[in-house]
Order: sequence, then structure tokens, then C-alpha cells
Amino acid sequence: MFKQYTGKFSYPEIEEKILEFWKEKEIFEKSISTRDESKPFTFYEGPPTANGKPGIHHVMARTLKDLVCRYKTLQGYHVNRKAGWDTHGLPVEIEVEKALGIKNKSEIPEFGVEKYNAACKESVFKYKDLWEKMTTRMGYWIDLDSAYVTCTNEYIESVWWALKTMFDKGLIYKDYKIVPQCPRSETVLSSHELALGYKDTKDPSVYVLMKLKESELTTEGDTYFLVWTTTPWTLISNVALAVGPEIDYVKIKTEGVYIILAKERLSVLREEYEVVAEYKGSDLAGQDYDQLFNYIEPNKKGFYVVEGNFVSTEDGSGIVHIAPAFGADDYELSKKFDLPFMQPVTRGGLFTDEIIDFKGQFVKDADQGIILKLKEMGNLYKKETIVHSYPFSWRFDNVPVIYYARESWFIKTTSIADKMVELNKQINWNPTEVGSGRFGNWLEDNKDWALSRDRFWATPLPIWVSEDGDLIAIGSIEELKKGFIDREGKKISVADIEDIDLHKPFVDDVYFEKDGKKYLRTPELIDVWFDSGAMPFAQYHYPFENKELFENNFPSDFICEGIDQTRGWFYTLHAISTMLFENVAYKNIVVNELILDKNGMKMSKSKGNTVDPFELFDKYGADPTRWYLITNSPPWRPTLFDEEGIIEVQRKFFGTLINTYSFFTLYANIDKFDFSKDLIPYEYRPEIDRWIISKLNALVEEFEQYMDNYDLTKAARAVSDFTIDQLSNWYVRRSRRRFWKSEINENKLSAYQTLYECLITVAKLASPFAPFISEEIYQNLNSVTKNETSESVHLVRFPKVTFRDLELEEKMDLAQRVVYLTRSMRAKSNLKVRQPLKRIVVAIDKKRRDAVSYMKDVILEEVNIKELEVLEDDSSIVNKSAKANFKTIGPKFGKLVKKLADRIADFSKEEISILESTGSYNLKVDNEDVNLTLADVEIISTEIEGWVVESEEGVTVAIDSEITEELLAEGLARELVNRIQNQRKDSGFDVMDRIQISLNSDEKFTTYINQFAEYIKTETLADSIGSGELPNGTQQEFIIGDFPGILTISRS
RNA sequence: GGGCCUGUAGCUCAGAUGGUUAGAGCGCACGCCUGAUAAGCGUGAGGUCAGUAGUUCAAUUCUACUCAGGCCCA
Repeated sequence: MFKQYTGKFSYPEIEEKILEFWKEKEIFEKSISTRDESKPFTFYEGPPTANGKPGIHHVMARTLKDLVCRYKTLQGYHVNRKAGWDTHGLPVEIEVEKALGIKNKSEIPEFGVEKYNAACKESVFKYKDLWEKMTTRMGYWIDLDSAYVTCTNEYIESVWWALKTMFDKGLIYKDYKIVPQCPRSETVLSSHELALGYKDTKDPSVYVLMKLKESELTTEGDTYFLVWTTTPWTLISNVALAVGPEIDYVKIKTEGVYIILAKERLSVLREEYEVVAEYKGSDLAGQDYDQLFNYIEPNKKGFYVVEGNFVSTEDGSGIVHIAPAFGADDYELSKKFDLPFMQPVTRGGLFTDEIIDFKGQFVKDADQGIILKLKEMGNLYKKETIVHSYPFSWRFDNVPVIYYARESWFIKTTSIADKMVELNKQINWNPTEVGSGRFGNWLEDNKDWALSRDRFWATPLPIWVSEDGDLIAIGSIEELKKGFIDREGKKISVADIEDIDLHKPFVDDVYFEKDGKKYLRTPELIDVWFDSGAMPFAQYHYPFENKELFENNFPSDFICEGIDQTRGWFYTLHAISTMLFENVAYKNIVVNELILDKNGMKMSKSKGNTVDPFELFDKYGADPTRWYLITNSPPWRPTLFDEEGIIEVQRKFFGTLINTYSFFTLYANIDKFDFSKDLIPYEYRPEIDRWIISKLNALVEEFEQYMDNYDLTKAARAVSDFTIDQLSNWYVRRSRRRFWKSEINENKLSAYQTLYECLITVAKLASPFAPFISEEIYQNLNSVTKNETSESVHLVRFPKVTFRDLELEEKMDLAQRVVYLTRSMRAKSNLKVRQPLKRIVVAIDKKRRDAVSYMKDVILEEVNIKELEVLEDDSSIVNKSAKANFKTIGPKFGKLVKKLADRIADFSKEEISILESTGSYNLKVDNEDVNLTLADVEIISTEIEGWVVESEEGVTVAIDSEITEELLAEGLARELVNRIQNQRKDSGFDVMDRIQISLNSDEKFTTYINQFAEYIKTETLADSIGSGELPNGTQQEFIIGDFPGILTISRS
């Protein structure tokens, strides 16, 4: 017996049961072990940080990853799926600091770095259970047991190997980097933290005059550059001025002096002025000016004008003051022009002693004093206050963030930028625009990777420095063992220590001795992005172990993550692979966008619009949730999440699929169909069976193309459309009768075999997307037939295309069109389908005429009409009209198109018939000869004289609505059958029960009915129709047409 | 400020290598069907294809700009 569903179909219950089945039978393991290792499909899992709760967007990404891997498995690939956890980094530290009540970075050494890092490690796994639970529950198949973890010694060792390799290639160097930092805690802020702290604040807006040195620009008299800043304290460190090379500047005369500023910024001047000269920015470059403050003696040449393409004329004066220690653009320019570097400010934001007037003052507090000083010096042109958005430390109220140059280690990615751009072209990006746009531009505009971080919980930078600045890099534990640690005044070899931990503080205590010099570790850690970018090899502890395994699995065939990873994981994978292996890290990539709430807002805890995946799974099941996420919109478009959508998916696709399955089992169980009989060759099956099999194979073809193209949304939609429109609404509906007819013959067997094949194939195609329900259907079907050798739908081979009949598909398509037209006409003229009608007439072009005749029986049965007539070509009663085919006449006739189209629309019957019979027609438009062929014109039959018609795409249908006595009788009989059937059901009779019918109505009605007594009996499984009393019968009154009556039925 | 994406019916989304009638589902109104039935089908209402300009015989589609939303980076 096939399993039947009575009552409610509980998705979560079934899914839980399937999960147990998978676990018990080790289906996931088998999905890998049954595949040939020599045909690998490599997938890399981007490691999530497990210290936050998983959300709906994780379900999205994981569904995508899962379904591609499952699909490739069906295709016979060996798909290793190793999970991974990202465990290092600032987000972890922040969580821990909160938990421990640490407010300031400097408190951490007091607290104890060892204890602190232990807390970090623990915190990372806080939500690991929840993550694993979600992963399992949603059916994401990934090997959690062998997951790589970035904070293990093995993993770090591989990362060290990579760093040393780069170091040896000369790719790692030390330089300054401008970072936003909280002066109170002396902590560098990540961009995320920075974003937390923006608020509107009042700042001085100061215009300063800087005097030009004598040159051809100063011939008229004293000349000044007008310079604008909102951070007066940085003026002390000014070393240059920047202008936009293409920007127009003017020299004006005002208040007895000459001032240079951007032409577009003249409005900032406080007095009347007179323009005396104009320059391009490039003309000003190189002009020297006087140093504004003389606290610091420059160590090289500065104080001249340089070109900077970041200069704008949106605000200020169009001349930007440059202080390399306090701005990223500034610093970059200073490198380019070899400008002096002045940093008279401590990390805590206090002026150093050399600034005698302001020493010890917090820079922001010194602003007012500096402005006063400028006024005294006569260099202050104008002072205002502005309100603008400026970042503050999120840790402390009212502590402004200071941009500050700090020493940092860099990787020279610019030296391999060209290679990265070139390799990027080999990657199949989905969607393509991310690869060429967002990612491509990022590569083109490559800057060296700022590698180091001044924190505690991350991979230590394995570089040791001697007193005189010599560097050595350590690339393995083996090498580390050559170092020493001093414990309790004794020098111990690292090789003698058992519990080596490649983290702080252990590695900080290790030192090396070489050529009489002592090397100490540089205190920095590395960017946690380096960890994840190293996963292709670090996950296998390469090159220390698994050499072959790594080589066979590099590069990966497929990765998939959110768009926010563009400059994160996508980049670090690419950069590291390019540097170490001169190869791409991934060949195909699917990028998914964010999931927004139904109003298009970003989901966040503070807005309370987040969605708990577990709730969805419990309410609707994982499959409907997965299906919804994939089919709703392509993954690379922002998805508006709406629970209603899941309900709809559940009802429409899954509901229909299960309904179709239930229909099959209802009759298959009655007839004990178990597929034990031989397969009937497709050629010998009835038309409708051949048709649906052909459509099914078309689906398989289409599906495979979409999937191979990573068009996952389209693939799933195709499965859904087939199931609902073709399989359920046409095939099953058309074939119902064949299933419930009692005798078992070849025809019925064919119906079973056909529907069975459709169901099991749909289950296979849907299985990557909806792994649970497809498994359920597969198991139900196969447990009876044992037709398939695979233990699970996820172990089968992808279906092969076995049978197509394109001609038949086209014919059925046409038949469907005629049927839909006819139904629509019935609806409009209020002619119920149960009332048989005499005749329909179809007018259609010659080519398709035979096809309609051929499909006659299907059409007639479906619309309950007795005859179908296809009008012949020369039929005088068909009116035709012509329409221009713009696609062909456009290129041919160009400007004539409009007039020609009007002319064609006005074609007479005669003109159309000439064109139809000879295949061409000559005419003149605007005195130009025009030769039309049949292809240039679309000819449509628009009406048939004396009939009501409906037409669509060249198919015109007319209906003969005359109802004869006999047709009326048949219609009444059908109505009666309908009532009897309903009553059977209401009375709780079984489908197979035979019944007796008693009918009491007027004589005329009985006469009509008696003409169709046999028909009624067959349809309703009745042994007799009479008018006598029926004991134990159920009764109902009815009105059919104009006839009232009483109907009684009882079981025979 | 820069880069990228998006804007089509009340809602969620298709679509068009540029071709004259822009589709589907949901929702709404009306009707139908039903031995798959807490389903299904049809009909109808509902659109300046965000706006402006350009290219073209022809633009919702291509180009430029503008506006709105989103993401990433400054």
C-alpha cells in the first residue's frame, strides 16, 4: 500500500521524521561515499562567527549552498562539504568586554590576556549549538564534525606558513595607516563601530589665510590661499595644500590683499571683491607658501601646493589643507609627494611638549586657543560654527573619534593587482555585475592590505624583530621550537614545552637568538579576514598535512555568500590565492543579497523586525521556507520577506504536489498497482501520457540548463509551474476518468506508470530545493514499487531525458488554447460546462489546421461539446484582418514602417487573399515600391459571420449554442450525476460502494433522465434507478434546471 | 563624496537581442467546476513600465541626467 494522508499534512512532523531517517541510515555520508572521488565538485564553506544568533538570511545563504551541492551530487559528483567556524576578531572581543565589564583596552593586560583570550574562545562557541541545530533542522548538509576552526594551532600554523611565504617574497612591510581611534581607550575602531557613533555636533568652521611665497602669482602684492577646515588643531601639522587639477580658481582683490580660492566658492567671501586672474588647479601646483605655525621644524621640503583628485567645491574654499598624520587622503598624498610628516599628538589625543602653547591639551579642546592664536597672527579670515555629523566613540559619551596615523603592517597587494584583475576574469560571477562592478572596481582600485591589528584575540603576526630592526618570520611550530622562553629566571627551549599555544600571551614570550642578536615578537595580531581567506589550505592544515587532499580541492568549484563579503571573504580568498598559488580560489560564485522585512527595511534587533528561523520551521516547515526564499526573487536581489509568501508556496506548490500524490495513491491502492508489470513503451501509451512524459522530459532539460547556469530561481520555478499547470491541472484532470474506471487494462496501467514517473521525477528535481518532502514522496512511492535502487532520493542519479515529442507538445498546446477560449466563451454566455453543446467552429491558419483536427477528441471531451469543425481556408464566412509584423518590416522599410503598417491594417479581403495564395504582394507607399511577403504580415481570423467568437494568437473559436431536446436531457443527466456523487460523498460512502437510486420528480424530468439511465448508473456505480422506497436511504431535495425533485440513495 | 544594485498592477515578482495589445500569483468583485475538494478554474476591475532629455521609422527596453530606496567603501 502507498502511504495515504488523512487529515492534516504536518510539514514539521514529516521533516523531523525524515531527519531521523537520514541520521539512522547515514544518508548524508552515503551521498558522499557513493560518489566517485575522481569526479570532485569542491565547495568551500565561508565560516560564520558563531557568537551571534543565526537569522533568516543565514537560512537563505545555506539553502543556496545546500541545493547546489545536492544537485551536483545527483549529477554524480563527489561533493565534500566541510563546515567551518570563524573564531577570531574584534566582534568576539567586544562581546567579551561587555560580558566582563571591561571599558578600556588598557584594562585587559591588568585583567590578564590569558584569561581574556580564554573567555573569547568560550564566547565564540556560545551559539554554536544553536547554529548546529538550525543547520540540521533546515536540512543543510555539511560535515559539522570535521569543521575547521580558525583558532586551533593547526589552523594558525597554516596561516603562519602563508604569512612567512609572503614575507619571504617581500610582500610584507611596515608603514603608517590612518585609523579612526577612540582617544580615551586608545582603541582603533572598526568601520562597524564607527558607524555606531555618528551624531550631529557643533564644530568650528574656520577660513585661514596662508601666504604665498614670492612668485609670478604675487606680482600685484601680498597674496594668500584661502583654506578651510573644521579641525583647526590639525593646522599645526599642516605640510601642504591640495587643489583639484581641473577645478577653476580665481585670484581676487579684497580688503587690500589678494586671495586665491575656487571660482565656485566665491560666495564664502565676507566683503566685496574684484576678480583679477583665473587659474586651473594644475597651474597652482608647486606654488610655495609660508608655514603657518612654526612649532616643528620640517625634516624635508613641504609647504607647497599639490594636486589631489579628492578636492571638491561642494564646501569650503576648494583648497584643502593637508596634515598627513590625521587624514587618509592626506597621508596618501604625502607618500606620493614625499611630504614631511608631523605628529605632535599622543595616542590619547594630547598635544606633545614641542607644541609649547598647547602641550598636554586634548586636541579638540585646543581648537579655541588655536583660533585665537590665528587671529593674533592675522591669518584668520573668517570663523563660523557648523553642525555636521561626526563620529564619536560608542564606548564613551562625548569622546570624539580622532583620525590618527599609527604604525601598521601591510601586505603589498598592489604588486599583484594586475594578476588579480586578470584572474578575476576566469571567475563565473552570479550575478555578473558584482564581479565586473563592485568586485572588479575594488580590484582596479587596489590598495595595500593593512594587515595588523593592535588587539588580543586573533592570529599573532609571526614576525620577530631584533634590537637593530632585523626581521625574521616564523612559518611553523617546528621553527617556533627553536625559540626560548624565560620562566622563573630560567631560559627554556620552546621545544621542551608541551602546551604550546599559538596565541597571545604565549607567543609574546618567545624570543630567538641569532648571530648574537635577540629577536622579540612584534606585538601585533593580524586582520581576522586573513584567517578566513586562508581557509582553502588552512582547513586541511596544508602544507603540514593533507597535501594531496588540498591539491585535489583547489580551487573550489563553488562558493556562495552575501554581498557584504565582497571586500571581505571574496577578496581575501582571491588575494591570498593569487599571492600564494597564482590561481583563483573559486570558479563559480553565487552572491546573495540581504533579506529585508516586508516594508523593505533592514532587519535589526532594535527595530524588532527580525525573523526567527526556528519559528518558521515549526510553523510551516523548512521546505516551504526554503522554497519560498529561492523562488520569491533571484537571490542576488534584495528579498522582501513576507510570511504570507511562505503560506502561498505551501498551498500552491507543495499542496498541489501532495494532492497529486494523494490522487495517485487513492486509486493505485484500490487497484494494487505496484509497478510489477513491465513498463509500457512510451510509443504505445495513449496520447495524453506521451504528452506529459514529453513535457516532463522538457522540464528535466530546462531544469538542468538553469541549474548548470546557476539560475536557481528559474529552475525551481520551472518545477513548480510544471507540477501545477501541466501535471495537476491538465494531465490529472484530463485523466481522472481513466483512474476511476473499474476495469484494469493496458490503458489504466499506462496511466499509473505515467503518473508514477512524473511524481518520482518531480521529487528528484525538487530534492535539492525541498529535501524533505521530496524524500517523503520518493520513499512512499519506492517503498511499494522498489523500482529505484537508491536508498534515498538524495542518492539517485539525475534523470536522463528519455522521450520527447515536440510535435505533440505543440499540438497539445494548441488544444489547450482552444479549450481555454471555449471555456471563456461558456462563462461569458452563461453556458455551464455540464450542459453539452452541439458544435464549435475553429478558424485557424493552414499550418495548424491539422493539429486542431488531430486534437479534436481531447478538446471536445474537455469542453463537453459534440462536434468540432475546422474551417477551411476558402471559407467565405471568415473575416480576416492583417497586421504588420514590425520585426521583419522594420529593418526592410525603415521610415516607411508607420505608413506601411497603417496600410496593412486597412487591407481588403481581396488583398489578403492575394497575399495568402501567392505568398507575396506588391504595393506603393509614398511612391515607393514595396514587396511584402507572407512573413511580413500576420493574418488573423477575427470573426465568423453570424457567430459569437473569441480569439487569441490567430486561433478563433465560435460556439454553436443551440440546445436540442437530446442535449438538454444529457445536461440534466449530468447535473443529476453531480448531485448523486455529492450525496454519495456526504453520506460517507466509499469510492467503491455500489448503490441504488430512487428519484421522485415530475414525469417530464423522469423521461429526460431515463434516456440516460445507463450512463447515470455507470457513472455513479448504481445497480438501479427507480422511484420506490429505499430503506436506510439518504434523501435530498433538488432543483435541476426548472425541475424540483427528491433524490434517495442507499448502499446496495 | 565614490562604486554597485533596484524602481513594472494595491502587494510579491516575471518579461522584452528595441517592434505597436506589458504578463503571472496574491488580494478585490462576479461566476464556474468538483469521486484530487479546507483544493481548482474562468471573467472583470486595476499600469503615465519612477521622472526628464537624447538616439531611432519605433524606447517600458539603449544612452545621459534627475529623483527615491538599498548595499559596500570613504
